Amino acid sequence: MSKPKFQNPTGVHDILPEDQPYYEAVAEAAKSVLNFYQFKKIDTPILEDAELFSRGIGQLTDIVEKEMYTFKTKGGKDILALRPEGTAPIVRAYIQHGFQSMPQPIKLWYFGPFFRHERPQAGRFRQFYQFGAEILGEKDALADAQLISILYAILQELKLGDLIVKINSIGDENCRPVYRKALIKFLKSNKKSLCSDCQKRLKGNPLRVLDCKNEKCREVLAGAPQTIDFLCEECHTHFKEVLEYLDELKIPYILDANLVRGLDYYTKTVFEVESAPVPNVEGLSQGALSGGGRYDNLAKMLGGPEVPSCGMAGGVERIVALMKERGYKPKSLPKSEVFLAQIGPLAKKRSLAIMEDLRKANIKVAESFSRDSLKSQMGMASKMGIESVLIIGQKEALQGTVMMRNMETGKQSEVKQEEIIKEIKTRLKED
RNA sequence: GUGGCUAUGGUGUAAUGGCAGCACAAGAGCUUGUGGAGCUCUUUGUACGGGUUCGAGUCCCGUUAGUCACCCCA
Repeated sequence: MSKPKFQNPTGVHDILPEDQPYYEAVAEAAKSVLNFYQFKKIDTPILEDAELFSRGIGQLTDIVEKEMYTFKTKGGKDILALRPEGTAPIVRAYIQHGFQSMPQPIKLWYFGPFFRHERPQAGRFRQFYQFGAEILGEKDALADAQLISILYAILQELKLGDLIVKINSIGDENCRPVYRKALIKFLKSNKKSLCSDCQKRLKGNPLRVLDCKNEKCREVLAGAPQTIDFLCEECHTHFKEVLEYLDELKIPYILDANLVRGLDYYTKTVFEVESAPVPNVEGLSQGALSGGGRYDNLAKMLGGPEVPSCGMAGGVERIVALMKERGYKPKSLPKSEVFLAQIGPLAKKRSLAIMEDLRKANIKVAESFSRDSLKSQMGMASKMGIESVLIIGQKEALQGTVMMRNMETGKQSEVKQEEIIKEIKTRLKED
């Protein structure tokens, strides 16, 4: 294959026609569930001030430090970024448009592309789609549980069972520092047993040591202090309530003391949903399908009022991959009911008008006007599996009629043009 | 950012260092107004750039892309 001059840059991909039905199914499932729960859709721009993310997600996180696409605008004054996630822009919009003076909470959802400059691999792309939902201005634990329940419902709409909800609480600005200290102390005393990566993490982001996959580290971590033992009164109660709601909703979850998330703005509840490994099926280990948590301080960090909130986001590519793995059958395009074939210049002209009449009558028509030979048009009709073919040639065009052929029986009859629609409708009913 | 594996028509695949084949798909035709089968013909290829060699799809180096793992994350 001689290399085409242009191809897509690393890590970004075309969503080809054959994959569209999967993406549409995800978007549709998200939309229907979220609409039911009174979430309003919002689209924020793909470009934002880069500082929005460095303030929100955290200057020292990998997302901001290494993975964010940033650039200077032509004027050179602004530094913009391709959005790496959806929450900070929504909080920005909340503050900017004065949503705090509307009845709280504000429930919003989105679906769109996000960008992170990473090395691509299974379920990981530089441009990827996420859907997400945010409940802003609600501190009650019900909101946390409801988001998990909604996420669960969306995934079930997509026939994705066998899901694991992992949940943890990482505390707030009162109790997290205490825990952090205890963890650092513990890790330092076990420093020699940790892998080299973790020794580095110990300095920059000690919480991240918790989800290291290295076996040695895991052994050490078995004895590590756990966030939930350090929660202050308020966080403890909140977490307990979230779990009680989940019990009530009958959503299976596992407490994962090692679950910490990579974004600095999280407080209290954090969760992830991943697919349970199915026996006898080689599944892709592509990480969490979806994640989320509470971010009570984000609005303030962005210079706004205090807006206790929580949110979740789902990775569409990962969900689509799982749907395919589990054999989900997306809806295909509705099949055309009739095929319109034409022969000769006069009929060709007439056929466009007939198409339009059929469209107005809500009859699905297929055609292959670019082919002039009746033979190849019939071939197309046959390949498409369409039972009724309308044939219009010179003779029919002059007479104002159309030949109607049943592809199964081979019977055909002439119908007057003004009666086509009526005739088609009665024939379709017979089937 | 680090490491492993891979790269042959549109797709899927062959070719001990010696003529790049096959299948499917696509297009044209086999009574110039009638499809599904069959037949005939046609189009399309060694990712890119170097090197070794009489000779490279095949061996070596680089690049690019894909893929997987690490890191991190959806």
